[in-house]
Amino acid sequence: MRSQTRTKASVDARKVTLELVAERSGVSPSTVSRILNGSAVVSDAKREAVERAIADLGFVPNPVARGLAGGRTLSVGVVTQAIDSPFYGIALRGIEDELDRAGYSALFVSGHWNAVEEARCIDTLRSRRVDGIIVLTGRLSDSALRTCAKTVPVVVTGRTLKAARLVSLNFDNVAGARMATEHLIGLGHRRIAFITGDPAHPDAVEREQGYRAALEAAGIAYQASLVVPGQFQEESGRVAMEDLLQTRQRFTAVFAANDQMALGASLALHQRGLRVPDDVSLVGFDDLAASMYSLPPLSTVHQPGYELGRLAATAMLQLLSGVKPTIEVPAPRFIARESSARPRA
Amino acid sequence: MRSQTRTKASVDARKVTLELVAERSGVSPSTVSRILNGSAVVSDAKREAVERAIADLGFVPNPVARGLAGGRTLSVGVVTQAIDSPFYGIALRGIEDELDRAGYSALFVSGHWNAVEEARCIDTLRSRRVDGIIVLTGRLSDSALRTCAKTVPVVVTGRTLKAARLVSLNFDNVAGARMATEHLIGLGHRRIAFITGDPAHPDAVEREQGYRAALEAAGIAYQASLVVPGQFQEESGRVAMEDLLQTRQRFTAVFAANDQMALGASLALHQRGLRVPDDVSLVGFDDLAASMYSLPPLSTVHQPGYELGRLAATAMLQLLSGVKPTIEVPAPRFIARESSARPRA
DNA sequence: ATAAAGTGTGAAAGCGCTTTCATAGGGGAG
DNA sequence: CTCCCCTATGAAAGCGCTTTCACACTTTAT
Repeated sequence: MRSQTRTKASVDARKVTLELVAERSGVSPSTVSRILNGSAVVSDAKREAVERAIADLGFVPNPVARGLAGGRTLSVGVVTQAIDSPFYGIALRGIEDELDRAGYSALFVSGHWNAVEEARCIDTLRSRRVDGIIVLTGRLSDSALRTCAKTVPVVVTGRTLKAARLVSLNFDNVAGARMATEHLIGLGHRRIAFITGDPAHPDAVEREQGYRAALEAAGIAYQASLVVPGQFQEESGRVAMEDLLQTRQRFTAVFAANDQMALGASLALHQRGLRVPDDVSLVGFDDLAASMYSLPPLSTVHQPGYELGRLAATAMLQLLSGVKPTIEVPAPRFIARESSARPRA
Repeated sequence: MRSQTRTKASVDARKVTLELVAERSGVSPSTVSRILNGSAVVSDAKREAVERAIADLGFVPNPVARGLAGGRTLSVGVVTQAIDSPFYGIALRGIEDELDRAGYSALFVSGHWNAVEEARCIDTLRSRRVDGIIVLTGRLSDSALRTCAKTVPVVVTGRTLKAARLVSLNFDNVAGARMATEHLIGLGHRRIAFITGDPAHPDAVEREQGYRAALEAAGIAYQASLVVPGQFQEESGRVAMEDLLQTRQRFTAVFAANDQMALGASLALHQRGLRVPDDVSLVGFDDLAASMYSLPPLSTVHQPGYELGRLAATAMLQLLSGVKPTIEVPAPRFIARESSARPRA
């Protein structure tokens, strides 16, 4: 056993720490730290010397040590629902990009649509001393979120909530769903079925509200039997569609509360030999990347997932730097593609 | 300004640290640490006292401090290519699940198919003192990976590589592609086009090898003009298909090097009024969650993404605990759905 | 019985930073 | 020309844990 594993003490292979930088530039560690953090005025001469030393040595501050000493880890936790969700994925990307530009890292954890798990996620994140937490929708109670915000900045999507050190970004699901429904009505459809999302999910109830609002505005009576439950997954959309078909009701269009269910519904239609949009028009909600490539390309409400992620991250960064967050969520936008058309005469 | 922000010193609101536990149970901090880490034998009496104190106080060790002191952070870094990739997403989920069971956290960072960015990701992860790094494919050179493995355990997918503290998990792309092609040949197709992936990507070249191997075995001459380049994205598949159609060559089936491109190709076919599988059969590779719901449901080679993720995590855990990793990647499996059929007579 | 070899435990020294706290100068006010 | 208040900087005390190192005590060998 030779010294290979214990080079640690050797002078030249010495790890580059802040202390080394201090020595090299003839100042105290405190000063180096101050320069690193811009936490105090330092004379230009020393600043330059230190900066040169940092460059020469290729010094990179150790985030772990910083976290322990200063309490700041330059990391923000992100509670998503499933790391592989097609919708949240793109939002995660927005968060990652934005945080990265500011030198922050993101810690992604999945709550799997379960309040208990989400709470555990938050515990994990806090034990890892993240500087802030972004929660993508989820099932956590508003009050739990408020409590959390008392000790760490929080940004949450999918709800409207006011509190100190807490900002919420809510997309207008009602308006979006209304636009989708109005699009169908505008094409001449009167009997429009609706596949809901999980009723425990605010997005789902809001989208249903939008659907009803549009019907009402057009003077079309709401018909409960045309509304079938789904769970936001493809399979649930397929099943919902089958159930609907089973009832032998007449309808010329279907609005699914998200694209994934629309895709599932589309498969059910296909299996029954029904064609979209010739036999029935279909519209979704979210505008997943894949929806443009579905057959036929799906008409849907565009959700700015990437943008939403970036905005959430921006808001968090503002919270962290003490700036009063001023962010505005883009308005919904309907994208007409080929899955919707006038009903046959 | 009152004491609200400086409660720190107050005795009762005192943070529960290992030291507090030690005091409470009448032992030294060292002993508590030993119990926490199982790093030494401790008398049953003390162990019990300490465990009770931990429970009473609800003590949770601070990972940041542990990281600084011990060098272990109980976290492993994962270099993925895009946090929102439909294929890698499911693998990430597998990693997360498996790591979680062992009390480890995952740190996901995206390399965006760019060696330079990947290298930066690795730097970030190392500066955050992760205990190990999992690299999902990517463009990093083998030697870079080897170097990395000298200082931290590494698990990498998508290549075959031997080194100490480095395990590689490679899925058999050649065999998978061969199966897909043979499926088509078995149905009676002779003129089978192939949409490649990015040639800089090993998966792409291996899949093309499989395609050629199957042709050869069946005595079908390889025809370069039937092979068109793609980039693994939907859009590139659509473009490739259009280009292919443009050439007015005869072919009765298309094999795309991944599902995303197959979906894109499918759209191009649709726009030209060609039907799958009546006019042309289509098969993909990966078996994305969405492929089952495409129209018609896509025949494809199943990649066990979730399983792959779990295996990678398992291997990492074994590496970390000093066990010699013994993992085996499941063999490829072809899933015939409705997008492939016999060619018309 | 005595020396050699274990065992269980505590004291204390870090890990690499941040952040008081204290101290030299430097100016402006009186 | 004192006196007092800033300003730039260093010394040192942690942050919460892990890990030697050393030390009392057993055991076991002789």
